[in-house]
Amino acid sequence: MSSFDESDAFESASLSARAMAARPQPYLDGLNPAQRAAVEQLEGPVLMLAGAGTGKTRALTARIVHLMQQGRARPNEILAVTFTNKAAREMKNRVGSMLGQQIEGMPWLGTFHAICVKLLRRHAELVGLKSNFTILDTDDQLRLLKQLVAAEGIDDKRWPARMLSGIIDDWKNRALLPDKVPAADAGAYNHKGVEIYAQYQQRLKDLNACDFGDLLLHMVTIFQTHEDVLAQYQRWFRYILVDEYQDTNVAQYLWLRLLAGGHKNICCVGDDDQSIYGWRGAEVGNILRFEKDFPGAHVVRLEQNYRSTPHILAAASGVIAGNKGRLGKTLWTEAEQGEKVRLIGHWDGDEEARWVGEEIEAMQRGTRGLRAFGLDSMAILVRASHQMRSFEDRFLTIGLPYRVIGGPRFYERLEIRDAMAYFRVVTSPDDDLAFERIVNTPKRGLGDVAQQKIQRTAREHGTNLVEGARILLAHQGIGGKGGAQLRLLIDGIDRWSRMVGDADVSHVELAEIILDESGYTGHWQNDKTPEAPGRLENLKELVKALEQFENLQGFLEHVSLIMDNETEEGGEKVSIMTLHAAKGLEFPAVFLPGWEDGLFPSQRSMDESGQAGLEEERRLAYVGITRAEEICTISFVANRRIFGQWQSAMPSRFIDELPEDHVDVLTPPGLYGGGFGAAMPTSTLHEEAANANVYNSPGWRRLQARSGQRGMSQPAEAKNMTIDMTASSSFTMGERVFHQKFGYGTIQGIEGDKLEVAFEKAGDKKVVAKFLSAADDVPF
DNA sequence: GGTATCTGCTTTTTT
DNA sequence: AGCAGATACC
Repeated sequence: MSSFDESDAFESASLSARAMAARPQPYLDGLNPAQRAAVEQLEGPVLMLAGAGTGKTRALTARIVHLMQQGRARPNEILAVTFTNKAAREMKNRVGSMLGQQIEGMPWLGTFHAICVKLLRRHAELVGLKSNFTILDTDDQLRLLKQLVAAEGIDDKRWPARMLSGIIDDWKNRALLPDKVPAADAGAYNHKGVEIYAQYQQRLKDLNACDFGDLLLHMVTIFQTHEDVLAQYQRWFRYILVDEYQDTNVAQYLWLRLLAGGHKNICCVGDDDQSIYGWRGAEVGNILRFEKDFPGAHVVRLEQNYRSTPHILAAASGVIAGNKGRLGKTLWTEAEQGEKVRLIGHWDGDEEARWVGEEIEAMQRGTRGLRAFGLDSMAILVRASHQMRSFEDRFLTIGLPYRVIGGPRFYERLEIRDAMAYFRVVTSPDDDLAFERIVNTPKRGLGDVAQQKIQRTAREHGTNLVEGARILLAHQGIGGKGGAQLRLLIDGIDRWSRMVGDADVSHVELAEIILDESGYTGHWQNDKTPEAPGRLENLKELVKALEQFENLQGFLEHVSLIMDNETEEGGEKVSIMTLHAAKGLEFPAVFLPGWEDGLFPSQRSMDESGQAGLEEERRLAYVGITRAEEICTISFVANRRIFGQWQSAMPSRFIDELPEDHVDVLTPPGLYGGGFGAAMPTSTLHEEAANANVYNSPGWRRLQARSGQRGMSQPAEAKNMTIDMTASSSFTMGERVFHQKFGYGTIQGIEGDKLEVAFEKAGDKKVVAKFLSAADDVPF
């Protein structure tokens, strides 16, 4: 067998492993040559450059199976890292089914964070933690920072703790401990950033806790400072696989490089063109630099696409070609040409939503020679979540079933966090943040003053808050109603803590007892607000979820790491999600609305990160288009309301980058023939102005040229209605003006482009200049 | 301690 | 516009 040519392979392999290796290899069947190469090149560094839809998960799982069947490594000697739990789960399942049996466990297949927790629990003492440390969520993290910021006497207004939390996250992503923060960052957070960062790390240690960033950072630190520990794992993990390598940050990169440092058997899979998480610390540079980092690396390109039609691929390739510094891939497919990418412009967001709704219904029935698409096979991918609203509104009114993917998660809800804080207090007494959260929830008459007393006592005695409260009570340091309530709470915590190890009380029962006796359930039962029933429902669900775990601790760990909320229920639905959430997914029909400059590419992204920002947006466009299997429909609008203000919009520059030969321009129903007067009965003056803009934009003119006869030519009337937007702020005091809604009025005051107008019917209003026109210009 | 009002902000999000 | 967080007020 040709794949056995690495000579060292069998020296250490057992007889049984060799027997395994002699078995047939059905998992290799059906792999294309590139995939096969990526699977069979087991030794040394391998970079699998896997374009969208090229079967990388398949190759990755085949590689894992191959490693085992070749006897190169036992399942527990393979380190396979993903970013999300979903990806880890999928890989586990696929390895299992490829193997034709449930593997006796791949304990080291998981997310970076899950694997690091496992490692860190074993070596916690090396970074000053106990192995039962708690993992703080962003909520706790922020509260802790707020305390530190307040203690420094910093004006939280000018320097929000949130900002600092972002800065610290960033440092941690870059694997920078407080003493390693570069001088260039010394000015961060009003020159106090580094100092508070150091305090924060100290507080975490005191609390026997760490945040998400620490999970990786601590392991990197341990590996860097304890050669023996590192060597142990370098030997243990005989092969390393990494998914979505383009999304790794510096800390993750260092972690991998350290672990792979011995044998260099590391296989990284990724696609530089799909790097869309730069804003949270991902370094595309990691994947671009791979061959330098690992000299002699085998680079395998997966370029045969099994997902999309040639037109869709060509459109995606055309757009991404605008980026510089790519590793470069050329996707191809054997699929039929199929439909061109469809492009359509609309008047405004509501109309776009209306059209998409109708189109979805039409496609569901099967239309214009296209096959019928089920709702599950269609998705709307937006740049920003606020775009979802108009679609949801519209779909609700027409009764089109939809599901939003990615919104707020179950475990992030208030009541769930409260309940979990109770569990945490009971299972880890040092978890002060959890105690702070529940001490006065439900209300126990323990306000700021009482809580500060507890804090002070705890600090004086160098202990945790529960203990502090106990001491305070013993010394009658707190009286009245609050004191009595605190007594009850502390007694409760003691009682519940004892039950944790009690074999007669299951952890599910215990959870119910805690929520009941603490008065937390009652608190929501007494609450008359409309959301109270839902919250009680969620609490029930939480308790039910507990059944699947051995104990409370196991559950808490699961929750802190696994924040997903996969509640798939009820029938066929159209999916609505952000482009980011869509990565890794695919749909037969995809709608990509909102392709307007400023929205997509996002203005903020370009302002903050310049060319790099634009390129990341472009990759996002690439990700969006490549989600589509058969039909991809891009749309943009002439007018969009942003932050409550109407703005005229220009078609996205990415539209200009779509290769013409692969694009079909559709005619929006409202714009065909007739004039604006007929088509747009509700149009207002500013909208006409905006419209004139769009019709003069390069994007629109090109559309016009392309669409030929089906024309979206600019109606003659529109030209005459063009209003000079720059001149619109040149109103003068006392001038008579017209506003579509408020009617006629007189200018009373001018502040930049905001004008104060006394309307004859509507009274005094502040209005943005572009909503106004000189009274005698009004064309009606 | 609970509510009512005001202010300011507003991309993307996993673990 | 719509929301969250903070402040003001009862």
